[in-house]
Amino acid sequence: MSVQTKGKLLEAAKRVFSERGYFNAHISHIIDEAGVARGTFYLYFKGKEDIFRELLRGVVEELRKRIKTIDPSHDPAPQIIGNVASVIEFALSDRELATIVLRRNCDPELFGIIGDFFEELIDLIKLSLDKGVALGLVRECDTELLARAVVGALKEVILGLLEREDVDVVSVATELVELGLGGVWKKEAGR
Amino acid sequence: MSVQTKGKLLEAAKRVFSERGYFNAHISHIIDEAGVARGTFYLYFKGKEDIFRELLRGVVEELRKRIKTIDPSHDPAPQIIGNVASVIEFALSDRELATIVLRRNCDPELFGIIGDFFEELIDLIKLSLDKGVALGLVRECDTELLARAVVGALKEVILGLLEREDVDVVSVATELVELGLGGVWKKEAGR
Amino acid sequence: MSVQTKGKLLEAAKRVFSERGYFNAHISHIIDEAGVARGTFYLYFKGKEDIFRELLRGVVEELRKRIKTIDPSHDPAPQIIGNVASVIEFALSDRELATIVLRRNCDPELFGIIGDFFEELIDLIKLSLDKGVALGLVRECDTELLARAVVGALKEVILGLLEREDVDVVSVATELVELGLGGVWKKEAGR
Amino acid sequence: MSVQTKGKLLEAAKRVFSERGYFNAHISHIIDEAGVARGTFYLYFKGKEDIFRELLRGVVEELRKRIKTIDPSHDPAPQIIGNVASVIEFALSDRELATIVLRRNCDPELFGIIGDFFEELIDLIKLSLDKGVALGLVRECDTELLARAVVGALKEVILGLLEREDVDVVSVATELVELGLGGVWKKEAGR
DNA sequence: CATGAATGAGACTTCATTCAT
DNA sequence: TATGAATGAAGTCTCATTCAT
Repeated sequence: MSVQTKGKLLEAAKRVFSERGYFNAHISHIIDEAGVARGTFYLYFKGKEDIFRELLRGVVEELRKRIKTIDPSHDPAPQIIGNVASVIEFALSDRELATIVLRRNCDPELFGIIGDFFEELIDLIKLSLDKGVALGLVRECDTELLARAVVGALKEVILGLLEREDVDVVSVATELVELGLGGVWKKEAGR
Repeated sequence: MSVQTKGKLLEAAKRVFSERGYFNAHISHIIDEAGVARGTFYLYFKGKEDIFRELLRGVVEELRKRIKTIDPSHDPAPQIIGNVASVIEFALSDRELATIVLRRNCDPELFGIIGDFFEELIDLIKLSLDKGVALGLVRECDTELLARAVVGALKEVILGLLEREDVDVVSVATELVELGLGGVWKKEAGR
Repeated sequence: MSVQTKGKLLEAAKRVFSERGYFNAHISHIIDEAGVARGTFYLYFKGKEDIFRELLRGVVEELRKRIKTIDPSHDPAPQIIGNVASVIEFALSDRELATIVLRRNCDPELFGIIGDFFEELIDLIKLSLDKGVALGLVRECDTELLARAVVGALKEVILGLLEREDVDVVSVATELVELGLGGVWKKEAGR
Repeated sequence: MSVQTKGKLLEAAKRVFSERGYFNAHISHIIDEAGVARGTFYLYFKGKEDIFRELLRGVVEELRKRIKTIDPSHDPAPQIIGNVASVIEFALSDRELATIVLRRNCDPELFGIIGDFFEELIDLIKLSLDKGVALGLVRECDTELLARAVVGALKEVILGLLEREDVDVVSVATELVELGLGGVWKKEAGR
């Protein structure tokens, strides 16, 4: 079990999956990219599905690490911005992986790990919103709906950023959070 | 060229694509579902890609119809809510089609028609926001970013709704638009 | 049984077979060319093979008619030239049919009728040569071999002519027969 | 890439093509004959057309090698006989290949390589004849026509030989060349 | 007589996976 | 460990033929 070889395969798979999507990625592409023989692939992975899952697993672990729970005793806005910025930063640090996760051109079942993560994220946001409502900070609303909207917004925005160079992560995060917290209306507009 | 048979095939394809995704959908599934012989399929469509495109084409046409331009001489909020409600309503009226469009488990190239539509939608929203800024209604912001966020939110929310029964379309649309316009902060919170 | 329709189909088939060869000619091509419905074809012919045979049958009949037996009481050379010229003329009068016969891009079995005709022709020529040998006009030789050579020469030459306009049939026939009778050496060369 | 396997496939293809003709030869026949799995075929050839071309390519190469240019400072007759004998010998040494080449039951386009070779051969013969005319050895004649006739005669004769055992190659070649050079008339016949 | 929608056997090709070296 | 030739299941597509109208 050479860790090197396994690493080469994972790197190659990431590149291939991000460029071609799950179904158009073939074992041939991966082994060509990795410069490894056909049989070698099967020494390290049970098949295409297996290596794909392994990639996704890594993403989710990393994402979980990057999301810190909000401390209610301090101003939540900067904390939220921090979380968002951290997630965006991670996506930009490995655009291939991010592409795989956000384009999700694969079997929904395979995507389960990621789908579950997003559901979890939605739940987390919903709970935060509920808490905000309880504290009187957040207006009465369908918190689940809004949580889902927030996650959707984040996904789409990041997907857009993947094609840009020189992204100012913090200002993007700030914009996004301000949208979520305060909307687009001008305050003085008196609404 | 029997319109009936073509219709049976399109219906069947919609069902199959929405359940299995583009790549796991096979011609066999479609013809079995349609109760039609193998050769018959090729009388009406050049192949899997062809029937898929035909499905997408219909969606985009319908969506375009449902989005009305905002009349600035009236209060925009109810107009926006109307648009959003109309889109959601369409998605719920054909959940299989909506699933195909929103899950997008297919070749990005194939998805071009839909991808283009969403980019167009983002542009439309961006322009509306720019106009709002010019009129002093909307605060200074990265309008493209926000437009993208709005579309992402809409997609994710609709995707969530597809699994629910008894959706109150108008109230969902209202919630969403209020999020976009005013954010989640309670007004009196004084921010 | 409309003779017209059958004629249209035969004409169309001739065109199609000559352009595409037997295997690349499809029923669709023939009916399109004939401007007739798919089912109609099967009212007149059992299938592709059937219509092809019917075409070949006609050729052979015509060819047989055009070959007159040599009258030994007169100079044979002009008689042979006459036969050859007549065959060439027929080929040029229906180049499509001639193409089909000479290119023979089809199943050898199907081609039987024509193949048999050529074997017969070889036999006829062999017998004439044998007679010539007996009469002391023709030198001792492997008459079957030469008969075959003569037929081969004729085929190839006609095939070449099919692509030319303004062929002087008689002079071509004369050249060919002179080759067969006297060879290419100059007489005075003393051989 | 096992040379053995590729060889088995080429041998099998030769057998199959010669027996069934190009269009009636199916990949199944070839792989059955070669005793190889379906997928293996595609490891070595892009498809039926590809393996067919490879076969033809070999023939043409060999044929070119076997035809030596005539040295005008020596008696041409034996040289010509030598060339003809060599070509016949090659045909008889691989009757399957010869059958494929001479029956040409295939797409004219595919046959291009061989067709081109024969055209080239016709040209070569024409040029020799032209030279002969210039030297006063050959009578005035339509040299292209005769060249074509000669090639046609050769083809047909070889095709006939393919079904015979115990062919005396040299005497066949001699007969043929004598026909071409001197015709069938008895010299003393005084013509 | 004519039509043309429907059929389905059968050919082609791909690609994940195995296994002897 | 690594290799890569071989496998064959499974999918795509074609086209001669039928049959109800």
